[in-house]
Amino acid sequence: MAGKRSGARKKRSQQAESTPQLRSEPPLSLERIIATAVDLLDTHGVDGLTMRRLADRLGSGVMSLYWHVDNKERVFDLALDAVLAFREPAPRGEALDWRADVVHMLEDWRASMLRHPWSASLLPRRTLGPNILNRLELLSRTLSKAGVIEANMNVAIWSLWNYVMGATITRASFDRSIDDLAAAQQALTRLSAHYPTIESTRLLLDSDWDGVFRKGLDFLLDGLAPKT
Amino acid sequence: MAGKRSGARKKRSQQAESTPQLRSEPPLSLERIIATAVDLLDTHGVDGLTMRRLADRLGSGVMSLYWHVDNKERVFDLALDAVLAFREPAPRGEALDWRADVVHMLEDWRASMLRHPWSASLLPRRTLGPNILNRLELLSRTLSKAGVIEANMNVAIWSLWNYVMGATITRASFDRSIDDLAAAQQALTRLSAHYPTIESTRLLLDSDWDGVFRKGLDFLLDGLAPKT
DNA sequence: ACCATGAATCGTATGGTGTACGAGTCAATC
DNA sequence: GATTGACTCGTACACCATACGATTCATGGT
Repeated sequence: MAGKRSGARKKRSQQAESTPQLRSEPPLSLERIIATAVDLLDTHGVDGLTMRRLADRLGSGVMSLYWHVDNKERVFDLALDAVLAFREPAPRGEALDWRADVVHMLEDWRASMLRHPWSASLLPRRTLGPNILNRLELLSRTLSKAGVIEANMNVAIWSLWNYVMGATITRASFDRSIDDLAAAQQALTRLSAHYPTIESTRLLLDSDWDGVFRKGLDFLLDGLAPKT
Repeated sequence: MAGKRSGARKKRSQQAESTPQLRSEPPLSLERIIATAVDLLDTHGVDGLTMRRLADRLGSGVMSLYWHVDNKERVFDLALDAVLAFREPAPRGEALDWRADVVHMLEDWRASMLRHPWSASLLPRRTLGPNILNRLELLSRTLSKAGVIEANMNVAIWSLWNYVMGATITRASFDRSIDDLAAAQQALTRLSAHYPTIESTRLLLDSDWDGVFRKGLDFLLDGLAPKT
């Protein structure tokens, strides 16, 4: 049963090639490792990423990974940041709607995390990578243009951060276990004597996540930069 | 080196005892297991809770735990809910300030989670225990009294939930790794060319978490139930 | 007195994990 | 041709959750 990883190591062609990236089994590289890690995380979830599986998928030995990467933690950090890249829209001509910019960036942020559900719960406890910092920087600049004074800037940023993270983490985990949710709501129905109110509004079932996110975000923005 | 757990099993006294709870080594019980698990989580963090350590701490064999508990997941669920109990304040005489009630409950919620920093990141991906449901039920009733109509109730609850979770998870994980944070801010200073704005406000360092939480919460409540 | 039952406990074994270590391969350089 | 350094990988170790099969012990029936 022990996987006899066949010694099918491709014999390299005799003549020297000056451009080695066209190999049929491309060599290991940080990029390839991270891309595969993201794939694995998407398909097998956060517990499904193991160094062994990662190496198998790359057609390499387990320890080869450690040449490119310090440890598994680092793989998470890099995969996370890779997934959160944001292409800043070309700065339009004039003083356009700052609010639309903020909403767009944050909704894109949330969408990126929901596309890779493991990322949301990972983000808060990992160090901030360049793509994340980039988003924060952009957010800060936009809010600045919107008239938020410097004394309130950190408060504003963290409030938005908190809101987006809470919404996305909750959505991501409730999404994946919708069966559990239905079971929970069912159990709740049985216990409706104890929890009559949330049972009657069917809190755990028919929530419009996108709508909730958008409305709450609007409330928050109203508070942070009231329309003059 | 293998721990020879001495066979010091106390010989029970000859005459039958009707009240067995006074034994010097109390027998295992769900309560004792969960209480010890919470202790372990507090001191060693979420990765520090292992079934072996738990058993050692309880003076029992590892597999004995599995008599009382299905699996490790269940231990997390129970420890989490145990930590989130809320003693509803005695209903005061009249139509008192609903807003104060909501703020109090949510701040207590946040404080409970911060007292056990592992709980915040755990909560969103575990099934909701009775104590959590109790808080949601209470929140729902209070908002109802505040005039939130039923059509908006789920939106209101989830918005508040999202906000509290995001704030607490972020705070809990940033709190524990304050050294990392300082290092991150330092790295940021080195990269101030790329992130000038968030560098200048020292975003990663001098944030008043409690203040941010309170202010953002006020904004949200304003939006959910505007003062007439 | 005997023993059957079932709750509770525990030792051992299995298969999984991250990663330290040292030995290998190979292209480029002297 | 020898040396170096980037890179790969097999083996080994320590630790993990937990399945399985004893073992202990209080109880109740006969």
